[in-house]
Amino acid sequence: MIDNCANKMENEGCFMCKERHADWFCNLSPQALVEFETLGMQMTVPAGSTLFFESQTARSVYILCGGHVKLTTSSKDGKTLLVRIAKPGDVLGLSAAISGTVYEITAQAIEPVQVKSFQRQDFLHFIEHHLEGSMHATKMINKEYRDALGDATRLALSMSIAGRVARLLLEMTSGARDAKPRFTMSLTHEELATMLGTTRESITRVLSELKRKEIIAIKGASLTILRKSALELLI
Amino acid sequence: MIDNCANKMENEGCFMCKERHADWFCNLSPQALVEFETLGMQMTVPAGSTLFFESQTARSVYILCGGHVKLTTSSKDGKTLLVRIAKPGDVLGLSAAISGTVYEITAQAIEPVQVKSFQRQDFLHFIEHHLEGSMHATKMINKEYRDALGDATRLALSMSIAGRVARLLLEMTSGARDAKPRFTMSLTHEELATMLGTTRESITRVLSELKRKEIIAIKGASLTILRKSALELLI
DNA sequence: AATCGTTTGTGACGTAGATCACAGCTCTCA
DNA sequence: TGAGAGCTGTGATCTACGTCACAAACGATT
Repeated sequence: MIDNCANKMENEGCFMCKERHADWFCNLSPQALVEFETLGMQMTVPAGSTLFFESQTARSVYILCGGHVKLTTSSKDGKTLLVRIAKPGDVLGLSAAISGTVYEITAQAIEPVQVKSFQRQDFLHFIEHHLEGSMHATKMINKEYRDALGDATRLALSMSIAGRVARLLLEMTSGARDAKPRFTMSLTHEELATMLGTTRESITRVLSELKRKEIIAIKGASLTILRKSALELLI
Repeated sequence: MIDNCANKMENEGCFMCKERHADWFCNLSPQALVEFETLGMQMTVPAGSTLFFESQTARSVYILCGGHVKLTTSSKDGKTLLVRIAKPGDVLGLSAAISGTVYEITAQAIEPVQVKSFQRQDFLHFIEHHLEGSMHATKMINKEYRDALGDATRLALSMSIAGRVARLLLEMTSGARDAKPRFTMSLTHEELATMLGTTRESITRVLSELKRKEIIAIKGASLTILRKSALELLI
């Protein structure tokens, strides 16, 4: 699944990490952080690799340090829905670890990503013995819950296919402070379609329309957002 | 909002509660339960009352002891979505209490309900000082997250209007072990429509269809589910 | 009982998006 | 360099629902 576990990153760990900010595990108190750091294993995962699959028994928890990971879930009839695109700082697999059951989602790297991985037991042991860590965990799950609820609301109540595409494009570039953010779209229309709960043809039509209106530009795999505000209006 | 806070129930509290089962706060260890019990105030809320509104600052946490409460959330354009129907044993307002922000949903009694209400501070103080309570809280939020995610998946990927109605009817009667559960439907088609993110006419048509197929029977406000399995197939 | 407001039932029609079908592209690989 | 295999683009239906419009049923009030 992860075919280069041995490929440890040569970075300096949480203390030197540029992505650190409040609410992240990587921003615990210094002494807790030292302990926490030793529990996890820093690694790089190539694009396309799956960190874990839905309905698989949860063995690990991951903290995403760099890159984007797509989180999807499936309905009984096999259709797939994009839950969200995880960004650096997100914790993956936390819910499954806490409930002690199976992963509720599938996490797949859409580009080379850096993660810090923890054995489920180590992770739980840590949060159970650090009030600090425990509160972090609770709050993170709480945040995931709120996000999921918000997504559900938008999806169920209004969001057109164009809106879903717009949301995805904005999520892919969130963090970028560019006026006209650009990124490499490494997914086919087919993949986008299953991620957004629609069909390949609809994706093609929406993207064509966005190009026609000069809201986005596509050259090969490179996609540029020309008018972010127009995308936001579609959500 | 709650217009009879003074109306304390004359029940015997958690120790005598028939609804107690694993995973509920009301099933803590005896000594923790004694302390917990004194923090909360048992009360009865009439049908139609709102326990709390979306985007209101969270002041209280409620444990639902009896009756059903509808949990809804709204999109920016004002449309309302049914999140779920809370059942006895559910904790309401926990997420908002933990995040220390606003309620993410609106909780309205759809029949007279019994709740145990806690000041947010008391509740948080309790869970922060009882590992037992803390783990309960974390797991309950986790469960809410998983439920929300499951709902979102079904809503976004497949669920037809008939499916949403079926889900609602099954939720209204969950807990009942009757072969043909019956309950009082106190909501108009109009209300059902906004709750399910659809229109009044569609609700009318779906219910007519279900009656025609003898999956449900309606006499006045009394609704009987004749073939539960047929409803489950629609989801 | 007569009246009015609310709720429910139903037809006619419009629209977004799924489905089907097929044609032009772009890669890869021999 | 040519042949597949998978992508992308686009038209032609089909369908579930939303929207509009109006009639019938029900419940409260006088």
